[in-house]
Amino acid sequence: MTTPTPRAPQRTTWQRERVREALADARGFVSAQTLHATLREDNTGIGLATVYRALAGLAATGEADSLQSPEGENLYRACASPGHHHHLICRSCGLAVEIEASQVEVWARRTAEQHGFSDAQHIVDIFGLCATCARARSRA
Amino acid sequence: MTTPTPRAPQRTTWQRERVREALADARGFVSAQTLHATLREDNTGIGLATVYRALAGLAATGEADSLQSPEGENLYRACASPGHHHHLICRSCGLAVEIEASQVEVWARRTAEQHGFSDAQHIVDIFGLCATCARARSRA
DNA sequence: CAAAAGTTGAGAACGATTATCAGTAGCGAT
DNA sequence: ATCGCTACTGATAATCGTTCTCAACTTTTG
Repeated sequence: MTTPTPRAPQRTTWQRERVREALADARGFVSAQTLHATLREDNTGIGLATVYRALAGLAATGEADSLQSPEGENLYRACASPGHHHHLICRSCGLAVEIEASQVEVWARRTAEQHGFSDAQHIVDIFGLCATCARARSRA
Repeated sequence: MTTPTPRAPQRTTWQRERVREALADARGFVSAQTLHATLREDNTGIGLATVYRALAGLAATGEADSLQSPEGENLYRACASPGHHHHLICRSCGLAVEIEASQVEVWARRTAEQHGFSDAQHIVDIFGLCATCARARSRA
């Protein structure tokens, strides 16, 4: 139960730009593995480790959001709104909707205080099936 | 991005009882690895795989709650209240407080519906420093 | 242009979890 | 009490995501 400290990149490389682009092109949250596969299809010789490093860097600078899927994978997404927000994620296709949750923010802060907890941060995400995937699945 | 289906145990074994006890003795959330190490200290020859299976079983029957630590480990805890609830966890010592959040339940369900998502489940946990750990840390 | 240092990529290493499979032990029936 | 059917166990191998290693390679600076 320790919290690691990430590092931000210092030089500009085409690899990192490609990762940034690919992440922006993705509809929702994607895993490093998936992103790597996508980049490979465009016959770039980009390495898996580099994708991991690039994503960690983007997350460190706040250019991307990251979260853990229920299966334990780390998922990333280029985020539109810079502020604090949460996500509604399709567990089938990864589509993500950014959601505001001011009432949840208040609730989280208040709950932590009431129990004597300080330095509180919360993990609030909703996983479900988006309309498109639900339709596709019922057809199967 | 697939969702596995767990199974519930059918027979009573001393191994599962030991896991249940050890889990109950733990103050807060613990990992399978930690629990296994603890059980080994009491010179039981219990296997790691069995601990994993027992914890999965307890979680399947609702006797234990599980969540992912920010580091990606699966943590378990013997829960007092049987119903659906969330936790306020100390990121230093693992102490967990069970919290009710009916308003969050409603919010999650409503938000999912509004965006056309079905079969929604939410992940809501608050991590912070408990009073004891905060005090200990400020002294350092 | 050349040296200095951050980056890259292939593959090894790692840690948590799951699968394999022969041997063991619940538990209902006898 | 014992028998048999199977679920369960445990040592180990296998998986899977992620990080590390390190030589080769750029980018930046002088």
